[in-house]
Order: sequence, then C-alpha cells, then structure tokens
Amino acid sequence: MMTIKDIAGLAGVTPMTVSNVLRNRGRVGELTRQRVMEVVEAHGYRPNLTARALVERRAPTLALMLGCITNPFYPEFTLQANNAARRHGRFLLVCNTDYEPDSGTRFMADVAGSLSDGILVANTGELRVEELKAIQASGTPVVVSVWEFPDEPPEGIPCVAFDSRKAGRIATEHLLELGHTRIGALVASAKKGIHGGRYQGYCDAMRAAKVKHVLADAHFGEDSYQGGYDAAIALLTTRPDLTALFVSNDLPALGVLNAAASLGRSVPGDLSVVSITNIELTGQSRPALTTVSIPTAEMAEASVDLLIRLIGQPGAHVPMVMTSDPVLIRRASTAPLQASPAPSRSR
Amino acid sequence: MMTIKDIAGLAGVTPMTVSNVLRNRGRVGELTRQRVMEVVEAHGYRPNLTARALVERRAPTLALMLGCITNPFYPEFTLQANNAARRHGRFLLVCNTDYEPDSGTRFMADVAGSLSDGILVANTGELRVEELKAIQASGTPVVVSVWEFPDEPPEGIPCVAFDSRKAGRIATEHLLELGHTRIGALVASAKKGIHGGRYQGYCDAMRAAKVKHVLADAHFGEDSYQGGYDAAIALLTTRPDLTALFVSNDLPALGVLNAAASLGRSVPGDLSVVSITNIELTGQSRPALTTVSIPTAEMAEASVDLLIRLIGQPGAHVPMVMTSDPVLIRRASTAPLQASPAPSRSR
DNA sequence: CTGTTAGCGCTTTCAT
DNA sequence: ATGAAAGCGCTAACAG
Repeated sequence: MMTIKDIAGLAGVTPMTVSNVLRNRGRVGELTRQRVMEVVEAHGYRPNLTARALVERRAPTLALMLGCITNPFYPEFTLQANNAARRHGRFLLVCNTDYEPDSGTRFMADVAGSLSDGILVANTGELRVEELKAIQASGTPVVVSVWEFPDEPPEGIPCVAFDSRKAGRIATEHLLELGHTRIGALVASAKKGIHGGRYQGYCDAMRAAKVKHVLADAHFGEDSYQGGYDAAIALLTTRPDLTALFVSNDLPALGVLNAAASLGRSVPGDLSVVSITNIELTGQSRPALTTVSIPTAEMAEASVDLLIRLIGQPGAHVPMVMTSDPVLIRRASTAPLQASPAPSRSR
Repeated sequence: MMTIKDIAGLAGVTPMTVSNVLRNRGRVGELTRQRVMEVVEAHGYRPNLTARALVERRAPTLALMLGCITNPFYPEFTLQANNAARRHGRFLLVCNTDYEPDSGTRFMADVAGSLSDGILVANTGELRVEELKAIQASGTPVVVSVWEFPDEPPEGIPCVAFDSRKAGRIATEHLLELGHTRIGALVASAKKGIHGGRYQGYCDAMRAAKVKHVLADAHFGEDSYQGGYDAAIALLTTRPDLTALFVSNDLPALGVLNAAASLGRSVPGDLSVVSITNIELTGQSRPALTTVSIPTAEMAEASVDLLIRLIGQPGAHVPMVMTSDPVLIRRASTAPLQASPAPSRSR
C-alpha cells in the first residue's frame, strides 16, 4: 500500500503538502498542487482513513442502531439516513440488534468512541435510557429518532420526534367521517408500549366524536405482518359487528387485509382499514392501504443533522426536534359505511 | 476519553499488559489479569478500535455494496451478511449505490484499503469488473455475490453464484406440469441483462417440453413492482390468451398479481403466476406467490466467509463458490390449467 | 507557500 | 510473566 510519504517522495514535496493538497487545506501553490495530483492519480493513491481518523480524533462513520433491517420501515429510514450521512462525508454502520437490547448494548460498546463518532438510535420501544446517557457522557453523541411521545422526551437525550397521537387521531377521524362508529383498534404493541401514543390518538378521536368504545374493541399484539393477521382474525371473530379497523402500523395492517380476505370480508366494502406510517408497500397492496404518513425522511435527515451538530459541539444542549405533522393518505382500503347494518359474511 | 495508558497507570502495570489482558494474548498472571479487569470495568474502558486497526493494519469493517436497500431482497441479504460478519468480529458498512455505478466507484475508492478490509458486492448487473480487479490488485479483497451466471464467472474475481438458469427452468416446468402451454415470460431486465439466465431457463423448459414460444410472449423491463405491473398490463393486453406467466423476480411478480386483479383476471383461476427468489413478501401477498427460492442466506454467509478467508490469505486463488440448487415453493398463485380454453374476462 | 516536529492510541518486537 | 522502545499513516501546530 502506498503511503503519503511515498507520494511526497515521488512528487518532491513533504507529506504535509500532499496532505494539504488532498484536503484543500492550507495554501499550496498551483504548480505544486498539480504535480502532487498527478502523482496521486498516477498511482491511484487513497489516504488511509483510519490513520486520519486517529489523528483527527474523529471517525468517518455514524452508527445506526435498528431493530431489524428486514422490517420494511427500516430500509426506508436507512436509505435517507445514509444519504444524509454521505452529505456530511460520513459512512453508515448498520447495527442490527434483532430487537434485543443486549445486542444493541454490545454494538454500542464496540462502536462508540472510536469506530463511530455518533450513534443514531431508531426507537424500537426498547430504549435503555440510562445506557444511552452513559455513552453520551463518555463523549459519543447519541440521538434517538422516531420518538413517538413528544410530551415525554427521553430525559437528557437529544431526540427527534413526531406526533404519534395526532397520527392516531387523524386515522380514526377519517374513519369517523366516513360514518363508521363500530371501529376496532388493533395496536401492535402493549397498551403503554411503543404504539401507545397512536392508540391514545384513537381514543381521543373516539371520545371527541362521543362514540362509545370499550376495551374489548382493542387488541394489543405484535408488530408484524403475522401479528396483524392473527389479531384481525381474533378481533373480527369476537366482534363481527365492527365495520372498520384502526391499525397502529402498516405492516400488521397488511396482515389485516389478508385476514379480512380469509374471513370473506371485502375491504373496503365490508370493512374499512386504516393504519399509520405510509411505507412503500402500502401503495402496492390490493386494495392499496389508506394510511397516515409520518415524516420518515424528515426524521432521518433531521437526526443525522442533529448528530453531526452534536459531534461538532459536544455537550451542547439541544431541545427535542419536532417534525412535520402526519398526513392522511387516502387510498383504497377505506370507504363510507354501507347502508346495510351488518356486513355480509359470504365465503 | 480513557486510553490504555490511563488504565495501565491505574492498575499499576504497563499498557502492554493491559493490551494483553484485553485480547487474551501473551501470558499474564491471573492476579494481574484480575486487577486490570477491575480497573477496566470500573471505568468502562473500551479500546480504541481505530488505533488498533491502524497498527494491526486491518480494519474492523466489511463494506457491502448494494443497489438500493429499499428493494426488499437486499435487507434480507444484508441481515444474513451482517450476522456472518459479526460472527467474524466485523461490522458492516452499508454502501447504497442507488444503482449508479459511479456512486459505487466513489464508495469503494473511499472505503477500500483503510476503512474496510474487504468489499462484498451484491451483483446488480452493473458490475465494472475492471474496476473491481483494480481494487483487488491494490490489496483489498473483493467478492461478488449473487452471481447469476455460473458458466461465466467474472474473470479474476472471487464470486459466489447460484444456478439462475435452473431456477428459471424449475419455475417454468412447474407451469408446464400444471398443463399450461401458453406461458408468457416477464423478464425484469434486458434479454442479456441480469435476469438473462433466468430467462434462458424458461426457454430451456419450453423447448424441452416442445412448447412453441415466440418472442412476443416475452417482455423485458424494469425490476420493480411498478415495472411488473406495467409489463403485465402490456403483455396480457397484447396476448390475452396467455394462461400463465413466468416472472423473473418476486418484486415485479407482486406487481403482476395486482395487474391481473386490475384486468379482472383471478389468480390462479384465470392466470397462474410463478416467479423467482422467495423474498418474505411472497408469503404475504394474496394469493401467496408460488416462487422458486434461491439460497439468499447461504450466499450471504458464503460470501462473507470467503471474504474473510481472502483477507487472511491475500492473493489466494479461489474458485467460484457454487451454492445450493433453487427449490420450488408451491403457494397459491399457480393452479392446473382450467378446462375452459379462454380465460373469463369478467370485470 | 512549504517544511519540521511531535504525537493520535494502540500493538509489535525484543529485552528482562 | 512483564516492560521498554519503536512506529502504524496521518495531521496539528508552529517555523521558516
């Protein structure tokens, strides 16, 4: 491997000059510059980023901690975060925790303070705040993104949030406006879990509309396609009179669509379904899913920008960053309540 | 930040001893070991991986070059590659090229030789072999994975391949066995492009079964959901007598399913659809997609293992690695040819 | 505008 | 079993 010294020798200058040419730093004569560049290109020399990182005391990578890259929300988030990181000249280290906090701990311990200059945590509802604070205290900035509870930011940790409660409200109001009143809630977490805010939004809307809803109308379960499928089967079997379903996340909602078909209920004819997030897949299902989009790209960008800023000014106090409001994306899975009181159960 | 020197001072030993304790190298007295570990843990000391990498002349990361993390095949591949990398104590740097070879070039130039010890290229059909060879020649091992043409491995570059032609044949034979003969081919690349092998497999099977097929039965297009949708509309409008479709990739096949519904053709009743890859989504569509699985996990693992081996013995000559045969995954999008000669076109 | 000196945090090599 | 010296490839700080 070529070193900067080799290039310097060949170009008849000192390593320092080569370094300056390569980084457009300091003042270098145009002639010298060209000579150096010629040698650099002739030999395809690339500076050793590890050595540079060591002496500059900054790493060229940002670590992205996420639950599972296979959950379709994350690739979309990752893509945007990656682009933002590249804009700042950084690479993204993808740390897949398999939803195990311990795995995340190990990653962060290895990565913080040397390999990565900052850690971007995509919230999975399994945050260990104390741990993050410890890492932060040790000098590596941490930003929590996709935070669902703007009213209760994680104490002492910079975070980028969105209004999940409003998202839940918008989704539910849409159903109400279509005339539905027997609206089930299918929540892809525990009641006070990560989708608790979305569920609160559902409750808000129902209450505001003075529509009676009981806990039996809600189901709390897994955030997965299968979880949505199973929950829908369970809920619609117990409560066949429901004419609409509020689902807290897109992926389970896709499962709900399939479950409805299995139960012989056509969507949106016999059953309206609305969810939250607006992942790409929602435009590709049949029927296409009506959903409430959250600002994924905006959050990814804001998080990276914030992280970069924190790397620049360690210890800066940063208030929570709030992102744009969720917006309803009307597609084909919701429709006005039919005149017929009970849905057909043909099969 | 704590350094190894600080720990050494606190433990009353030299940095070397601390280093040895931390890496289980050299001989260290049990008593000393414990004392060092106590100090390390008390202060939460973590060695600086950048400094270690510099002196050891090895990087802790592997770079994964991929087209677009948003294409659902890649997250699945990435997950497996990541797990394999972790098993070898490496991190994965995800390099999203947006399907632009130039973007890949920039990534590799920055990463090779310092940040990453090796480069894993997930084949996108846009390979610049000469470039990869140059990188390899400069000392950073390169492995091409998901190679579709075992008969023509990229010259001089280690690669992990699967039998794409056989996959195409298996898929098509399945349709033939179900009694179909008017089988269209929907290929998500140019004829000689990345899915050329899969298409060859289709041709092989058709020829072997002595079923006449003309070029008009084939459509060459984009590898995307929308590409599949559009192509299916086009092909089925031109050739409404087709009773089955061979689609070269899952993502477009999902689009085909939707297109069929738009055209009022039920799958599998009026139209059978089979594709290749077996991404997770194929089990979640309605109908669930019959497909031919390729050994994604096996390829990801084999590629990482190969890369690690090459890092260990630079310049080793490595033959192409062939992975397991594709296998038919029967699901719900294919059915025996109906008695009725022309499909119903009810709407 | 260009060169010199020192050192980033760690490990290798050799000595004790 | 432990320590001392040297240096990985690069850049910050200061000289000239």
